[in-house]
Amino acid sequence: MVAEVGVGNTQFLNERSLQLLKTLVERYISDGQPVGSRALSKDSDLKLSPATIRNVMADLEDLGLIHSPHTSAGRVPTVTGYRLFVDTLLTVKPVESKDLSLLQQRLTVSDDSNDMIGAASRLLSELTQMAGVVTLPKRDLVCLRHIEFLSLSHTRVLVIFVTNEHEVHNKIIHTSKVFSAAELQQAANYLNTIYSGRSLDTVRKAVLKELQEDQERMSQGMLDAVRMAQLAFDHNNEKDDYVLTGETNLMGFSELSDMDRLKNLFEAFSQKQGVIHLLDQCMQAQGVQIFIGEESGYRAFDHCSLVTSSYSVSDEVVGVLGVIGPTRMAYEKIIPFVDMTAKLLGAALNPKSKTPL
Amino acid sequence: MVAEVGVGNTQFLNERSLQLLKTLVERYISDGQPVGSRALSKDSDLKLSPATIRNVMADLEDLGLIHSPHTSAGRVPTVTGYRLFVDTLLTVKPVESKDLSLLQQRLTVSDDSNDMIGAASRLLSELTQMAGVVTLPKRDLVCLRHIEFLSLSHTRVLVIFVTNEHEVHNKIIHTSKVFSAAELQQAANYLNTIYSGRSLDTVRKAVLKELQEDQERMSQGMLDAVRMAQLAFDHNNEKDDYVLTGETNLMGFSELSDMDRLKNLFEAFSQKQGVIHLLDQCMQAQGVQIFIGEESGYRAFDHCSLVTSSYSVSDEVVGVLGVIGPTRMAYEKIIPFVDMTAKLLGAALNPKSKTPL
DNA sequence: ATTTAGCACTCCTCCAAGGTGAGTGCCAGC
DNA sequence: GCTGGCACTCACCTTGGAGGAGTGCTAAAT
Repeated sequence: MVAEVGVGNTQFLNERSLQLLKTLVERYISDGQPVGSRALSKDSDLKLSPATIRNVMADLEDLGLIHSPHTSAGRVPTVTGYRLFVDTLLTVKPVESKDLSLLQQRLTVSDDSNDMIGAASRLLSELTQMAGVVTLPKRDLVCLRHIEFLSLSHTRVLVIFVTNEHEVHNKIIHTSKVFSAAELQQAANYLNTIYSGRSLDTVRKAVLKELQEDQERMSQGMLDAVRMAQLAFDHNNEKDDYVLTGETNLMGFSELSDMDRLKNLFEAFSQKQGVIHLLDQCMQAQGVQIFIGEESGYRAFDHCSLVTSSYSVSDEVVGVLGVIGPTRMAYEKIIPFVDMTAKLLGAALNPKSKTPL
Repeated sequence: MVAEVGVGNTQFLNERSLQLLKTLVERYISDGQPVGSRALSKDSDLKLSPATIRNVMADLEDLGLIHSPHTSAGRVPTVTGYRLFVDTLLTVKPVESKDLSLLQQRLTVSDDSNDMIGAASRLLSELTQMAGVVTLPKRDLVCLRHIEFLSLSHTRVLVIFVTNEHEVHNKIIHTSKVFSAAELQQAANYLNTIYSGRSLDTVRKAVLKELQEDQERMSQGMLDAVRMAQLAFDHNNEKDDYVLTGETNLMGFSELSDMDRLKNLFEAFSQKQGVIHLLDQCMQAQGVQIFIGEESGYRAFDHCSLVTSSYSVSDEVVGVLGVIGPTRMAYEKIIPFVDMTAKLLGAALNPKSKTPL
């Protein structure tokens, strides 16, 4: 008997029903208890008796927006109900000024990008009392500043490269022949001259192309350099990662007090790939993205919501940050807060604000 | 009425009582249920009636070795009981051959020390079904192989140094004046010549001494080099860290099913300093070290036991690894397993088995 | 046609009572 | 010093009823 209802179905509902749904969701978010007709009648500005409210609630239940845990409990929003609320009913509250100043302050204490990522994650979790997550900037989209080779032992070579002014990466590669320090230096010089300032993705593609096409016209030194670059920027080198903090905050929420659920969730956190995939999806969409409960498609997140925003450096989206908490969260504050954090992190990471290399 | 009892009090107990304590602890570890006199009478080889056993149990309880949760439950070992069991009654079982081969195999798949540390932690948690922890090798005790400087922007200089053949560290320092690439190269050469092969601790001390005493006889270049070395090896640079895996395994144990306890424990894990301090203590003692329940002194670990062993590279203790689980764990298997893992990790990390730089 | 009051009903939650069983402590006899 | 017997304790489970919140339905009021 429950009608299947998409999200854009406000036309089926009159102003009053929507108003009541809004009040119900707000009330449930603040109390955590199923909301009954009597309570809703008092809470809403509409002067309606509980009986009338009950009729409306029955309609909302038929549409699959709310649901009652058992006969004599009040109503609780469903995922669809939350979705409608978040998409069309929500009145966002501006970020509190004390939060804002904390963000600005603590995102600018270090000039190391890893420190900034960590700080952002901690800010997200501390100020929301939920879990905060920030992906490391995507290497693909980031610019190569400088590359250097260091011989470790015969064919083992340490590659160091700096991207975007702040980030330092290193990797050990195994070369096919033994190189002298001078040869390595020469290779690095060559690569720096032609690839510096270009995105890693571009570099990777260019390297592939050179190896396929232009081998004849290249000197042995250039060829060696390009081969080493290929090893250094090898795709599977790139293990996406994120910084998650405040997971323990999630243990306080009653909706996650079930040990099995909690275990699944924490396992998902430590396995990472699922979460990474989810966050990658959020990177596509500019701005704030929200997954409520099962919407994420990952069973471990069934009772959680995820509010994310992508962050950009030099107008290029490079990563995602967000907050993980129970579906019952204060969206009206969390959404602008996540949005703001993303903007400020992007600004803090922006190399343009620093002197160039 | 409970006598205060230290650990070396086996003289107060006859052979039979000890035998019964041993059987009781073993039984409790395998079942998780308080052990009654009837069960113990059947389990032990001694042909004694439950009534006799009850008398002995009363003695053991007076000595504070066992305790009954309530009048009509069986007995459960106390921390002191476990301690006596572990110290003098335990018959360790050799590491299972399938575990051994897994250890050997998976500790040698990579030559990157971070990979090895990670692998060790995962092995510890997977094969024990508890949480595994491995500290990163102490930098102090590790040998400097190679140092390199790279200019980032005016006074920001990237320091890269390789220790122990495998580990690569990097840090950004701010110098007091602007250096050219050639000057940096020269400084690196100088430092490599005099400090390569010496432990970071020695280097740090030598640097301090030079700056205090020998400034006159040094050239400007040497002085610059030493000053940069001081910044690079600055003590607070060194944040001890560990790799913890399989925390979620702990969520399965009934003794940790209390949400508050679990939250405290996980918070201790993410705050790290407490755990680091505890692990540091274990580094003093050569070989396997065990903390049972409250013995650790950290409230978060009250219902856990920690079995650790230090691991060494070139006969020098550089780190600690271990397993965290409920006090009720299979010590007879865990202890030799942790011991073995430490030995194999040390062997895998040993630079002597590889070609020198 | 919509809103409201009234009423019977459902079902969760809390509490107390009583039965069951595991295990104990103690005592008397071997 | 060991053992069997016995009364006792206490956690655990089930049952059953009281209380309360909230519902759905119906009929009357607006």
